[in-house]
Amino acid sequence: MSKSSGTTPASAQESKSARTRRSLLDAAASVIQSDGVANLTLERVAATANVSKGGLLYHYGTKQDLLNALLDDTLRRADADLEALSDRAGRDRGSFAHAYLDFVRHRSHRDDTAAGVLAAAALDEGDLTIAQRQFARWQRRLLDADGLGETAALLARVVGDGLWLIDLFDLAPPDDRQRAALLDHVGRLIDEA
Amino acid sequence: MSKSSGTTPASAQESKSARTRRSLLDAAASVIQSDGVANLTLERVAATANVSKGGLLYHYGTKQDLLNALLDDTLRRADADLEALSDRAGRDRGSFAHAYLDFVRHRSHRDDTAAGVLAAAALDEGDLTIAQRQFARWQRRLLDADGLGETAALLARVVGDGLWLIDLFDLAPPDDRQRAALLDHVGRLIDEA
DNA sequence: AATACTGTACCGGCTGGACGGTTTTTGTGC
DNA sequence: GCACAAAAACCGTCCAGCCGGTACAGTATT
Repeated sequence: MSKSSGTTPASAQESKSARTRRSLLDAAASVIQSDGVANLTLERVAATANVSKGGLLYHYGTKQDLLNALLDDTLRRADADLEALSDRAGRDRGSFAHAYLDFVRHRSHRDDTAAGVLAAAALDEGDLTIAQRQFARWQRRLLDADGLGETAALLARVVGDGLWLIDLFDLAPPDDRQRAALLDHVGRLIDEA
Repeated sequence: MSKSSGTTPASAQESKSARTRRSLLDAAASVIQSDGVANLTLERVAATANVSKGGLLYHYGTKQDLLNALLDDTLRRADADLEALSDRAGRDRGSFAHAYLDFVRHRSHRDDTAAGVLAAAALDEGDLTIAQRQFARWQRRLLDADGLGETAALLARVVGDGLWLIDLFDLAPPDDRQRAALLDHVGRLIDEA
């Protein structure tokens, strides 16, 4: 097949281990989305990843380890997305704030793993510190390095997080038109601040 | 003591049952706050309420029943608080929106049960519909009966919910000064809308 | 007499984690 | 190239503990 070109797996920068770990993380995310966090069990994750339970425990010695790794991974991806959006914006002021808003613009509650993971971590006495640090970093970025006033920066953050929460729990989310209008409006407020 | 004036408890509009149920709800909230939702067990709730496990199950036949009741109760209180704040505001426009903002103004993540309950319900496959209906009601109230424009109403909602989320998970919440500045600013935006 | 409990004993299922064994990969000397 | 050992990756099973829920007989309260 296309994989393993010969004797040496060589070229791949991914070790076998890393690949398995990734598939375990993906499996965990998938289980959370389809079955809910309450039904997130090691066996189910292992099965979804086509790995035995023992194999899972080899990589993540405890369920908490798995959760932490998943949370970390999810936040890392979100951060990367934000950076990309920020770069693409190419403004001299408020590019990160706009990225923050754009991040939630086209995001339905359907495709959101971060939320479930966050909740899981919170409930299972998990290390929210991972998430807390990340949000602190974003907050600093908005306040110190985005060229906006304090209040404008906070507004972007709070609106973004608010929509995220609403989507997460499906708490009467505004429809697409309302959402777009709100985000446009907030974007304008930020630019004029 | 001040209670039970004589032979008949009479005057009290609270039956024995109602009092016990309340103490069970309070106990559940207390356990969630002190031990986390993950450690919310029927026995612990019963013990905290000075009730036997059998007694708990007499009132709430299943754990889910207890959770639902707690969520309902918490939302009901929040709604009452909002109404009170709205009445006190005494504006002809946007009094509910201002109430919504004031609700989170002086609220630290410490004294927040609703969040934990919400998370618990979400995780335990619970009926989020209770919460969803309540938020839908608030949203309708803001949009239809508060005399504001659509975007202004949504702004109040999203900012309120956003701060709530941030407090809940302690995700780098803005300090008191920043928070006050943000809420004042949003309040002004709403009035000028 | 009805309601509101207490207390205990128990069950059954689930799950996290341990553990010993097996396969695969990797490193090394020849 | 090859043998071969050691380490890494992984399997499958077993177990102990916990927890929700049942059952029920008895006691207190109203």
